[in-house]
Amino acid sequence: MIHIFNSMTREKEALQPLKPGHISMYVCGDTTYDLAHMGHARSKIAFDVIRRYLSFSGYVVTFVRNITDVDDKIIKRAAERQENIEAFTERYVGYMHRDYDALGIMRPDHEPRATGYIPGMVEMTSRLIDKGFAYVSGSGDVLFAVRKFAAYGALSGEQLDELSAGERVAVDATKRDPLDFVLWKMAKPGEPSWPSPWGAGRPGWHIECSAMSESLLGTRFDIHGGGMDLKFPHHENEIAQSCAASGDSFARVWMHNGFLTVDDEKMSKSLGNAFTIVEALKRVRHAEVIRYFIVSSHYRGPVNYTLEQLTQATAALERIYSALRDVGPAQPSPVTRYTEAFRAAMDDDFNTPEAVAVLQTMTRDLNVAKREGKTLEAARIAAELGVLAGVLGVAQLPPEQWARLRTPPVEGGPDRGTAGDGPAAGETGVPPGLSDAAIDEQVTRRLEARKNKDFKEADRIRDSLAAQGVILEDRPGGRTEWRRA
RNA sequence: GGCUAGGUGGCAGAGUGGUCAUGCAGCGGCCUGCAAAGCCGUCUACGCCGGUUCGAUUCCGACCCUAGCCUCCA
Repeated sequence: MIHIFNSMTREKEALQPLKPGHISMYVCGDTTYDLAHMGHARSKIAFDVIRRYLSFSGYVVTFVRNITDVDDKIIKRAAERQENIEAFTERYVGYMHRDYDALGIMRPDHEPRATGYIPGMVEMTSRLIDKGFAYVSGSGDVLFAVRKFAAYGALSGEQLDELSAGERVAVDATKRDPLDFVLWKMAKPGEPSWPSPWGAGRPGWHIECSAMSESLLGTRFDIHGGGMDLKFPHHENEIAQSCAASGDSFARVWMHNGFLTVDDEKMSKSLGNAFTIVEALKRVRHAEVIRYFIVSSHYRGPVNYTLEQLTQATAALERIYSALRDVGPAQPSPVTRYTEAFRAAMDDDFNTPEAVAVLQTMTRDLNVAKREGKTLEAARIAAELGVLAGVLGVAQLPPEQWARLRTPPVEGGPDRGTAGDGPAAGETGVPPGLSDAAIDEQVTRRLEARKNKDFKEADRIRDSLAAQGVILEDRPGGRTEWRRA
């Protein structure tokens, strides 16, 4: 039985699907006006793992993740670039897919774009006006009347009277309550707009998610997820809109991932400490290192992005891959205590750090089995390890391939504030080094020398390779494996 | 100010009312021609102060510190 921490009740609850054997989930996606950064990656990986585990547990999962493709920032950026908005958005959606694909994040079953659901947003806004939850303000915008929705604040624990809105931003005098938020904005000259009963305009951000989720998943579904920062006001507003409009209960469980930080500060564009995924990928030998790093922390806690962390994740993954080498043909892996331990960890609110610990324990047992010559058992553990690691999206490469990958040099700290607004350059900055063939040749030469007991020459070759980042491992039976450091 | 999360050994990071997390790094041993990898062992951890308890890092209360939200944000 899977238990999930529900942000709404602040308790772990047993997952009870609305429809037996099926889980529907909606996760807030990105506004595509810039390259995705590691903070986005953390959230996407967290929910990707949750989705994978639900599938692994036998559920049929319907996974929706939206794209906000109409927004002030998009309009501004496109204008600055003198690029048409559709082309601009298309370009950034492309970068987003490229980066998330690289991280092994599964594509959503539905990836609705806000601009494709405008009629639904207009319709929902009308419904809210009809039911008395929304009004047309003096400025012509349609606003949601927060005070009309009694449960407002339930998710965030905020009290309306304590929110002291307007403290940091000038209050719009046309609002009945400072906290009322916009459902439909009147068009401004030169901005994209759509027709509506209240005149040409565009939807507010919050109504987008409410309309898209209702359209794709209905008025109630199992899980709604997103970053901590979306809890208030975005998710609070979604609840108000959706519940008020439909009279239904909306999302059953609310999940929020913690932040990725840099120097213990939230990574974000406005703080100027954002690292793009593209940059991060250049610092690791494979995207799996980033995934391993992310799943090493619990999804609700904070995770601090440092090179040290990436280095440790690399070493930990290396250990697993190293054990996976030289294992016989895959053996059918019955459900064992390992899978049970893994499930126990994941069933408890997706405790990936504990699940990773199970993987590492399996790695040790695999090494022991190999050492004791129990090849059948070793192959079984390896097969099971591969399956479980797959749920987290790590250790999925052929071990030999992993061994041949190059780790880029990581000197100094990560550069700060370099989240560019364009695509990254194509080069990787990785020095060429020895080719696989050249290494194989040296290894063969060394084996010759060893056979002739010419250890001096053998050691010379090994030292020479080591100086070029290649580590040799002599195996029983006169074989030698190599891997790049 | 209100609200929400945290403070665990050199580093990262789970967890538990009284035996082990796990990985990285260090140290000792085994293995090895020597290494590497691996295995075994080791390294006085639980912010501070009270309380409950036979016993608290784990429960309760106060306090200190950190981060996030209350404006766009994964």
